[in-house]
Amino acid sequence: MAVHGPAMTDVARLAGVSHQTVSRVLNGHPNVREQTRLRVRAAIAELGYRPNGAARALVTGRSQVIGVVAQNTTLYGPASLLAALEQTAAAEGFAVSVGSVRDLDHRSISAAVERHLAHRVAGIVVIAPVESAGEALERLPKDVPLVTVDGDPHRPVPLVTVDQVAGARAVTQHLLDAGHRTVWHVSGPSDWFDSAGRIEGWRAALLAAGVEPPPLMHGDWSAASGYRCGQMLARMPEVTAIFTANDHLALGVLRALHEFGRKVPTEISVVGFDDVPEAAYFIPPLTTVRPDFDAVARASLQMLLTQIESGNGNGGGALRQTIAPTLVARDSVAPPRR
Amino acid sequence: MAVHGPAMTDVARLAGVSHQTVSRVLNGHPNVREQTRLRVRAAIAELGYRPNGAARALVTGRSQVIGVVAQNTTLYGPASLLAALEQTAAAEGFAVSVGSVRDLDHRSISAAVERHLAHRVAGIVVIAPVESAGEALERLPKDVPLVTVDGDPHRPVPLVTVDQVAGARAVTQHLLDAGHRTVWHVSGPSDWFDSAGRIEGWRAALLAAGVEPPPLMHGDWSAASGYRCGQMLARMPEVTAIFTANDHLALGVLRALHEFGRKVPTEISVVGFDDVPEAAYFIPPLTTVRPDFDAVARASLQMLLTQIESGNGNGGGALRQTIAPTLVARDSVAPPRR
DNA sequence: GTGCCCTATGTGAGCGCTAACACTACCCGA
DNA sequence: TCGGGTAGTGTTAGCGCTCACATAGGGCAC
Repeated sequence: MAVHGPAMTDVARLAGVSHQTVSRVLNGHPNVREQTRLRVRAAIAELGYRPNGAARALVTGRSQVIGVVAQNTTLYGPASLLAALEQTAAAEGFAVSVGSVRDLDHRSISAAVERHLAHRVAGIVVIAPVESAGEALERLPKDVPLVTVDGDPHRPVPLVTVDQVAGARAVTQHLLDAGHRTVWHVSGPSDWFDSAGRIEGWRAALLAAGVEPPPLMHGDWSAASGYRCGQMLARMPEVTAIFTANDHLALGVLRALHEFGRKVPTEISVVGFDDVPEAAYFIPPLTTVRPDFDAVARASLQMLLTQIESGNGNGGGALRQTIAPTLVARDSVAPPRR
Repeated sequence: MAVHGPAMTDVARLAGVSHQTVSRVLNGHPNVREQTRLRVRAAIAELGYRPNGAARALVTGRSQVIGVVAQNTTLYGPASLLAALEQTAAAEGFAVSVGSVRDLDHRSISAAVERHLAHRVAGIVVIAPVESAGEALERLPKDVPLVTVDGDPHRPVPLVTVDQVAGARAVTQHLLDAGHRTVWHVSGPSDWFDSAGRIEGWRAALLAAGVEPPPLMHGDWSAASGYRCGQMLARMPEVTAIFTANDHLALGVLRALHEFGRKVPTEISVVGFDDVPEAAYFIPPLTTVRPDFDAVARASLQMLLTQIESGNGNGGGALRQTIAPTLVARDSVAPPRR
């Protein structure tokens, strides 16, 4: 790189000190005279010296890189999380290496993790929203700093997760409070924990209100599947409130309802989950639930850094943190018509 | 990592060869007896050995990592590109390290590039859609393998870009072909090349048809800004066709038109750009232009690998590749009412 | 048989850095 | 005066790998 930029010894020579002193300056070691420190800094600036991360990683055994394993970073949720993670990591001086996988089965996950391990990453964040991921994670060496996001709450692996249940319960309750007798739910793929949590919260809110949950409709996060479910719901006159597991499903539902001439929110109320930036511009503006991706990123990274600094790895850890999402009320909810 | 996994010498000892032979097997060097190769492979498997990327990077001067600099990986375009890049790179045995920046001014870009350089990345992809990025890139050392995506066509830096002009021209022509006298345009932020290209294509198509382009409306990619522009356009009876610079702007425009009771497509036709997955479920389904992100990723990576292998860096290069997008016709376009 | 090349393998050095320890002043209290 | 701390700095030894070269054993032409 840069042909072969200056090394620490070059800086040392220019500053008239030993390379070790340069190292000390670079690493903020206390016992360096102020004058020496300045001389070294000047030499660094003059030569345009950049420390060689590879050499450092070699000797310390870990690089200033955090590996992230995710499935589909094109989806809004994972993309936001990844971006937040990257920002947070950068603030701590860490780079982020992405290892996306096509499937979240344990082979793919293991392979991605191994790739990161080969680069001697300092720690790994796995965005592991599905059942099949869990197995791979438990098998991982216990001395690797590891955090899972939106993973299995029942696995003994450090976990940060959005409180899907609370979010779903809140939004369902919001519909009940508006006067609806019951709320229908279009869920995400059944193997995602996000889906499971949202189903659980929805069901809990209904049961708490003494309402038997209506049949569940299964979607796959896409607007297309929301549209298909919406076509069925639109034909059922008794449906007055629909909670979809994400905003894109809601978009599909809205369109189906529109096609069938069912007015939202006067005839039917619809709510989503995620608060994608466009949700405020759906027709009508969508009431939804906003997960705090920054908070998730901060919590994950902090949990990871703790492990890295302690040097204990994930310790089969019981670490767990839950981030509460917030309800964003817009115009897609109204009381049912009498 | 993994406490300190086995090193090459451990493998060598177990296989009864020298570490160098292990290295040869790992790097696919030809002059190794088949039998030896198998023995080494067996030892690698038995020990669960993983080559240490840091050590390799130290001695070769570059790691098997490609650095990507991008601004907002939450937006659909950059996120898709990043994902595609990661997939493509993984297939070539490269990891991808993301360095997102808050602003695309030359300070931020330089800083992000420097961070990547410190890790001795093999090459850098800069998703540099704005004017201010160009300067930083030209100043970069010429021996760093570098590719820019959607950058400045007039800078002497290797570039892969979606053919914004062709896409915009096609979609504008599509509206003219449907019988519209003219086409209004809601653009993206004025400092993005993507915006500039789309404006240019729109204008070119109109001029070719002998039509004086109507005043330009400036948006910022968001549905919110599309909505604001849409509110103005909705009040203008002479408007029958609108081309928005991306699908989210289109969403905002659609909602504004809806609020003003202007029917799409019967009264006004609307087209977007990007083909986000939900575009097919807008009301009505949106006619748009689909850039081929996979093709862009493949082209960029290939261009980068060529530089890496030649060892010549970007050579101030005149390399240039343009990827044609495709028009996706849906229901948001109809002939104007007589 | 001699010389040569070609294949398969080993040896040694060193990439740029940090960790551990060694060393030199110098200041302090006894 | 001397022992013993405590800054501030230098010295040395690798981290795990690849590169360049050295070496050993055939095969083949003459």
